Amino acid sequence: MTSSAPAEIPRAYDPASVEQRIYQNWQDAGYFTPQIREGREPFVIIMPPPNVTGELHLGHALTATVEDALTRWHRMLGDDTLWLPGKDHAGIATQWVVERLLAEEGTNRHELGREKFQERIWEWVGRYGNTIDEQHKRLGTSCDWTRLRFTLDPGPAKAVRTTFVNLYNKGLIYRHERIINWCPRCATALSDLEVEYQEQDGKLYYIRYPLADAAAPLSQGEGKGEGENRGYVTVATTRPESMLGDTGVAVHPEDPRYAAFVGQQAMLPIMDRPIPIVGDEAIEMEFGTGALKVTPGHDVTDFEIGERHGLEIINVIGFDGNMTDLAGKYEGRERFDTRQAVAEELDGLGLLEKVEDYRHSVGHCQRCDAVVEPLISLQWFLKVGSHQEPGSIACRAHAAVADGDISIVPDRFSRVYLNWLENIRDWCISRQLWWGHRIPVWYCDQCGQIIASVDTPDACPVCNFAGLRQDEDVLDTWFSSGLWPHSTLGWPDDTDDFNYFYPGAVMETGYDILFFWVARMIMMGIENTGDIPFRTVYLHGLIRDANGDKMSKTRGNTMDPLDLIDRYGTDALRFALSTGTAPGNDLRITEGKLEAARNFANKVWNAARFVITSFDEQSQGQDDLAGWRTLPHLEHREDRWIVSLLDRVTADVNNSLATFELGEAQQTLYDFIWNEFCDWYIEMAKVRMRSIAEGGDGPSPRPVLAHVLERTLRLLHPFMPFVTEEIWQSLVSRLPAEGELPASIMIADYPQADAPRHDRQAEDEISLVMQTIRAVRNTRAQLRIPANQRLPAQVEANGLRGALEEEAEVIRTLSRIEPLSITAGAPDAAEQTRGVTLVVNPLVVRLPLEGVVDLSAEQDRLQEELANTQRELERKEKLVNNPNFRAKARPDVVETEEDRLRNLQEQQQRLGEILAQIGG
RNA sequence: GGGCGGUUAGCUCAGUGGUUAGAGCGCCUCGUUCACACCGAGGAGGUCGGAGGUUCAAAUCCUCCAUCGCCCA
Repeated sequence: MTSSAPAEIPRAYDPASVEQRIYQNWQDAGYFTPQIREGREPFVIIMPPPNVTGELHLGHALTATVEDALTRWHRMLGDDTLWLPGKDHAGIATQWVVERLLAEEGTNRHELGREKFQERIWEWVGRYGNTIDEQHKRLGTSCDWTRLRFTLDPGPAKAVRTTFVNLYNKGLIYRHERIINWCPRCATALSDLEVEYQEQDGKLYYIRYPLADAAAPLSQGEGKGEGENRGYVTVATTRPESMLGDTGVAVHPEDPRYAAFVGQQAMLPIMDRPIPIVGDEAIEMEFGTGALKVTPGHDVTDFEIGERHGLEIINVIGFDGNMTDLAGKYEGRERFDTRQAVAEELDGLGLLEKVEDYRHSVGHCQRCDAVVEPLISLQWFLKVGSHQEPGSIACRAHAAVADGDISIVPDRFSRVYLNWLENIRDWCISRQLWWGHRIPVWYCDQCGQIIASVDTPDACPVCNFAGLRQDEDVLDTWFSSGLWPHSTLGWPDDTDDFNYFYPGAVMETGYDILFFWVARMIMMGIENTGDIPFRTVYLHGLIRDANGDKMSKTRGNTMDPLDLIDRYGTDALRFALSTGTAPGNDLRITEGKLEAARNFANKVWNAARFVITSFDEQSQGQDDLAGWRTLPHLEHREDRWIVSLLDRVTADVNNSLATFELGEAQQTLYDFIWNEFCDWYIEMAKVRMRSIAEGGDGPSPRPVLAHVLERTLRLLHPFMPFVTEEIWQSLVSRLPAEGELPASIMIADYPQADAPRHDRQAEDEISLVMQTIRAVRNTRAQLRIPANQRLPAQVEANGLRGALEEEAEVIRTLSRIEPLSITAGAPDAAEQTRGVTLVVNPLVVRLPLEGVVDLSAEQDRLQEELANTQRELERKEKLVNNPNFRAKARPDVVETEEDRLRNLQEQQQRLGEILAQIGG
């Protein structure tokens, strides 16, 4: 034995000392870049592009973990595998970052001007924009950095312009004045999706609007019954300030309280403007007073009511969130400030009937959390049509999932997706920002021509005027993101990448952007290419903290993935993020999970340390490791057993991966490595190697140790890339060359159990050996027999004598039995030792513990065991003897149950006999 | 209001009709003999939210109810 060998391999796995070196090697070797081999089906994942301003968070880490595992698996399967990374310009978010910097400098973008401002952002992106790529690399991401894309690159930019112009020419993109969601702080329009509704405490104000022709004082109206003309109508609103822009009052046409009012005019207080009272079926009679003030300029529902009744639109709130000149004396005042002031004025006029506390839903800007203001504005829209309108964008996107061309994992999100498309409205695509894809539309101020063009036009094609003015707005960031699966591959150009890699295989992302992004990619992909952008959508859940709360910077409960990598290692972080979770389910990340994952990496490390060290100790027998790669002579029962399990695990892991059950695949590997390979096979192998070293014969377990470890490392590699590569390199360098080995585990074949070496007999026999050892250990622990005290034992083999004798050394060593005598059947009563009798059917183990355990206690224990067996036996008999069961259950199930029944019957009989003997 | 999901051991969660429902963490007992204390051995702990139903067989499928959460309006 050499004492230096273990010292060469550290006692504990140290991720920091291997990860960056290994990643660099992979990258230098070009393993991340796929071949293009025509005629094959490549495996393609386009990475969801993180924001260029972003810092890596755990959501990115989860995305990268899942995508890298799938990518590495397919690469090892031999597919041409492309995982394409990218970054998103993130319009509002990025503009904000730089605007904050400008604010610190005491200036703003308007002082700088559009061009200078854009220069500043590009400068920022140049300096910090690569941060997240470098952070991604620490996760071990095997994406093809040579194909890294940015949404503002010339390629994707051309795709955006081409798409816009095509849709414009088809009449599907149009410009229209309409009520949209406006963020006063970001000073831009938002799409419906970018508004988040939050429950908030507010007030419900009841305001009296006098009737225009009711000259009588208001007080006369009081006390009169319902349905009578009281001289005024009371409306309820959460936003009194908007009343300045009211142009009508609406009631339900069948509301008896207001039947007489319809057609009359109310006099709008403060503004002293007569407004009509209209009947509209959209009014809820039960809400408030049943009368609704209508402000078509500042409320979506009111806008629609206004359209139906031809009501005037008056904008009293401006784009800056302050009141406009149409708000009379409130011009220039801030909107919430005005709310208070208007309420007070109305109260002073005796028109504020009452104010109630009221909890309601208020729209906020997803980006900056400001209260969104619905405003009339001239914006660009994409007409997506209805899902029932053949050929429309919505219809084709709907059909792609409804017809199964695209499948969503987990499946329940298919319905969510379809439901969204069934209620979709036109998409507001223009944003009043300076950072992004500027709308490729030019206006000729000379002849009024509007030109949509991919290439920037020099002059008006109609009047040749050279001073064309480009539209000021940029496109919603999600517009360019929607093109991502094809724009990154070169579309609209006819490129090799596009021809080979489109459509992609999997789109993997969080379910929170199913509508924002996934749905849009499907819509735009089909529209532009005529083909779906990917075949499978895999949606992962959201990461939450230990308390189940969503992580956010404002909450202060975020965890920095880089810090976690420093503390636990990349493999542990990846394992913790993706084990024990099901697709689409949220997961809580805790220090405990990270520790468990780190411990597992260390367990693998130490198992390998044992295996590798055992090679070095072996000097006799040159060919001791021969055949490790294929194990042509699998003889020993323990070898047949572990290889049988290995092949089951191999099949299970591949099956789990094929159905995107990554968590299950990892759990399977974890259990096999820890509970079978380490706890049992390695311990058995130690016994055998010691025996061989002492001159015993029998096949060496070393080739099997090498074989199982090497295959297991490959199985585990997609999930824990670093520790597996580090061990694998060390392992194969010490193994005799057999066949061709690749230079890295990441380009090795993924193990397949094509001709599984299942060995039912070996599994059953080893299982009995293990049960026997456990039973003895259990007894020893309960009777507090010191670990170093050997215990003699008799075992009745009952038909398994050969197997038992071959496993005797293992049983002796692992259960600390000495001596162990094996008999074919039950010894004569006189020779039976008195003490504890363990039935491990068909084996019976007798431990001579007379004096340690008293006879009556042992009798009680056996009686209880017999009772348990009988209960179970009865249940099983009922099942097996049920004619319906025999007729309807699958034959293999019937057979299994019959086996179990026979086993229980035998066990019952044995227990009965033993009790009869010791009971007298 | 519509839809979706969760409810399984003390905690966090797996569980794809078929043995007496599993894991990690935690807990209790014992152990540092040469892979690993980031460890080993043993143990305790669950009428699978409730009630019906389908089935030879239900944590698993169906219906209703309770409760928590998410999405949409």
